[in-house]
Amino acid sequence: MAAERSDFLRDIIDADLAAGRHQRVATRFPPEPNGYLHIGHAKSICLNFGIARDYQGTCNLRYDDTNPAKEDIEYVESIEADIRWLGFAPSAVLFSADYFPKMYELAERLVREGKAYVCDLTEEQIREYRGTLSEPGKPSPNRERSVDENLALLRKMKAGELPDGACTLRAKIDMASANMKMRDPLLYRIRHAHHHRTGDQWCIYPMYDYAHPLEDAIEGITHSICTLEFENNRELYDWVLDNTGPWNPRPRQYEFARLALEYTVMSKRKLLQLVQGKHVSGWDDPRMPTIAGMRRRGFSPEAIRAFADMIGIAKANSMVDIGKLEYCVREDLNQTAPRVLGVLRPIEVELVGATPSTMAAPYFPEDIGKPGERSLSLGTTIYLDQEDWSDDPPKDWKRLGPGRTVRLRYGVCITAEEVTRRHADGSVAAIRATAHMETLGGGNPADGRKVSGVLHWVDAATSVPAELRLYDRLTKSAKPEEGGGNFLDQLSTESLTVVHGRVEASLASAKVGDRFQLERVGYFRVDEDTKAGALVLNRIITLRDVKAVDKKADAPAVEKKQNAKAATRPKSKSPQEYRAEARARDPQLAAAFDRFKSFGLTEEQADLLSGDLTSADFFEKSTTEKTHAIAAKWIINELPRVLGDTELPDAKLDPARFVAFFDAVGTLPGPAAKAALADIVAGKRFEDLSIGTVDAGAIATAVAAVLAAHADKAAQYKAGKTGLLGFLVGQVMKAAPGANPGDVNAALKAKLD
RNA sequence: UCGGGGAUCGUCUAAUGGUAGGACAGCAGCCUUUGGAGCUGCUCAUCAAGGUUCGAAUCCUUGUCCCCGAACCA
Repeated sequence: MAAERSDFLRDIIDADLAAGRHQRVATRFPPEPNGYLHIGHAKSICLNFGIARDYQGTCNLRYDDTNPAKEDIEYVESIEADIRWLGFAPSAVLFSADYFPKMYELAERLVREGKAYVCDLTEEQIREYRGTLSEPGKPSPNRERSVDENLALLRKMKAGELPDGACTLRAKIDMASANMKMRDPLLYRIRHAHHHRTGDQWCIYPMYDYAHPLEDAIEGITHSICTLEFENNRELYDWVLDNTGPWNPRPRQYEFARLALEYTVMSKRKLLQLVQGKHVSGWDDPRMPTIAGMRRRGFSPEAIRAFADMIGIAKANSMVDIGKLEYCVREDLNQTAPRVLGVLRPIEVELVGATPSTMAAPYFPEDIGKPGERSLSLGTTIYLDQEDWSDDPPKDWKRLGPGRTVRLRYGVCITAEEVTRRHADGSVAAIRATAHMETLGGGNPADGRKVSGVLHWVDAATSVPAELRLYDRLTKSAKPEEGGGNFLDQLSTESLTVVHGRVEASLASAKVGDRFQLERVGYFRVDEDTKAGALVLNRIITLRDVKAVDKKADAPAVEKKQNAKAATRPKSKSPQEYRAEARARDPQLAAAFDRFKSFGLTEEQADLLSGDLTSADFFEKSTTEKTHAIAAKWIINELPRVLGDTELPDAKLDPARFVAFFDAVGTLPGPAAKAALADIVAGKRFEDLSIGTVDAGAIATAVAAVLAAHADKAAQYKAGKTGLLGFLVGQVMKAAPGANPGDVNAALKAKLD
C-alpha cells in the first residue's frame, strides 16, 4: 500500500494508515475559479491526485467559490479541462456553493451554542479592534449579545434585510490570541452579488476559514493539503471542525511549499495583469506559466508530470531552476518528436553541379529506434540557415564559410564558392556552392576531404513557407519579483521573436497540435493560428546547445530589497529569556535554580530545568542525591526525543520509576538505557524491564561475522574511509542487541587497525 | 503579547542516532550524417558555535539568516 515515492506527506499517510486512524485516503484539489491554473497548481494537482492514485483513494475537484465578486464560469470550465489534460480524473467535481445550506445550518448552531455572534463593527473598526502582532485585541461591543438576538440578526442577514457591510457573523474565540486568525474571525459577510452557481439565492457568503474545513469534512476528506501560507490558519481550521462536529473522518490540514520558478511569475494577480494589460496574447499565450499556455506552447502532460516528480515535495521555500523544467520538456520530446527539416532565416544557395534527386529520410535517429520515413527532394537551389554561415569562421566552426565544405543532412556534401548577394545590413542573402553528387548517401568527396559538419536545409522548389514564433523565457532576470520594482519592467523583449522561414514539403499536411523537431534548431508545435497554406509553428524549446551555454548570460541580478515588513516586525523573545522572566516572577523557580546549581549542575542545566514548575518539579522528584548529574543529562538530552510531541505534564510520568532508572543508568549500556527510558515513558515499571548483557565473547563473534559479511567495507575502512566505522558498529549492534557499543567500537577497531 | 514555520552540493531533494545518496546544472572524455541523443568519469553540501552519545544532518542549548500572519481575499 505504501507509495514508492516518498515525501513527508506520504510518510504521514503511511503512519495514519498503519495506526488505523484512517482506512482510506481522500484528498481534494480546491482551486478558486478566479483565474487559469498554472504550473504551481500542476504541482499541487500531481500531489493530490498522485496520492489518491498511489493509495487507491479518491481526489475530488472542488471549486472553492465562496466569493461571488471574483469568480467566473470561464475559469470553472478551463480548470477542469486543464486537470483532465494533465492526465487526472477527479473522483467527483464539486462546488463549495452547494454546501451553503449546510454551512448556514452549522452557523446557526454555533450561534445557539454561544460560539458565534453578529458584530456591527465597520471594516475599519474591526481592524482596529483586532490589535496588532504584538498587542492583544479588544472585544467587539457586540460580543456579549444574547443568543436570541444573534439568531434574529443572522436570519435578517440571510434574508437580505441588511445592506452590504452592515454587520458580520464572527466566531467567539479569543481577542487576545497570539494567532491573529483566532481573534474572533469573520465567518460570514453580506454580499448582495450574483453567484455563478447559486445565482441570487444567497446574499451572505462564508469566509474561507469557515468554509474550507467544512467542505473538507462534508466530503470526508482525510488529508487536506494546502500551501505554507495557511499554516497560521490551521488552528482556526481545527476550531471550526471541533465546534461543528463530530466529523468522521476528521480531516487534518497539512502544508507544503508552493512552487516558485525562475524566469516567470506565478501569482494569479500578476498573471491577470499580463493578460489584461495585453503584455501577452491571453491566458494561453505560450509564454505564460499557465497549463493552457504550456499546452499551446507544446509541453506535454508527461513532461509536466515528470517535472513535478523531479522537484519533489517539502516544507522549505525554494526557487526551482527553470533548467529542470526545460530538461523534462526536452527529454520527453527527444523520445516522441519526429525529426524534420526547416530553416528559420533562409539563405538562398545555388548548387552548381547538382542533379535533382530524392532521398529517404527517417523520422527518428537510430538511438530512438522508432520507424517511419519520408522522401526529401533536392533540386538545384536550396535554403540554409543564416546562423550556419560565417564570413570569417573560427577554426572549430563546423558550418559553412568561404571555401568550406559541409554535408547537407541526409544529402550531399557541398563546398561554398562565393557570396552572390547581400542584404542592406551586410548579412548574406545568397551564395553559390558546388555539390559533390558522389557523396549522396554517405562518404566523403572524391577529392578526399573529410567533412564533419552537417547542416539542415530545405529544397527551394518544394519547401513551404511558415511563420515561426520563437518563444523564450518570459522575464529578463531569474527572480523578477525580487528587488521591489514593477515586475512588468522585467519582461523580456526576447520572450517572443517572429520569423518567416521555410519548412520541408511534408509539413504542408501538419495538423494543429503536431509536435516535431526541426533538426539542429529546436522543437516546434503547430499552433492554433494555422490556416490553410499558412503554417504557424511555436518553438517549444531550443535544442540543448553545448557551444552556446556561456552566451546565455543572466540579466544583472537585481539587488535584493530588504524585507520592509521584517524590519518593522518586533523581535520575539528567546526561550532563555522566557525562563529568566519566569524565575524573576516566581521565587519558587528562582530558588529551584539556585538549588540545582548547588546540586552540581551546570548553569545551563539549572537554567533549563528551572524554567517552569513542571520541569523543576519533575527533576527534583525523580532524582536522589547521587543521580542529580545523570538525571539532568537524561532529562535534558534524551527525554524530549522519547516524549515526541507529548508535553511533559501530559505524559503522566511517575517520578518514582525514574528514581530507579537514573540510579541504574550508569551501569546500563547506552542503547539499552534509551530503550528502557522509552519503556518507562510508555508506562512500564522499572523492575519489569528485561535488560540482558552481552559478554565479550558474543561481541567478538558478532564482530567477526559482520567483518566477514562486509569484507569490502572493511577493506574500504582500512583504505581510509573511516566513516564506515559507524556503519560497521551499527551492523554489529543489530547482530548483538544489547551489546555495549563502546565495547563493540573497541573490538572493531582492534580487528581493523 | 508577538505567534507560526524553515535552513543539506550552484539548484531541487533523500538519509527518521549507524556509508551524507539521487536528479538538474557544471567539467573532462568516448561516440555521432542533429554542436541533438547516448555512454563513461569527475567536481560539489549538512547555517554557526557549544553540549549529549561509541557514533549527530538527525537529540539538547545558544546564536544567525529566510518565509508567513494584523482583507468583510483564498
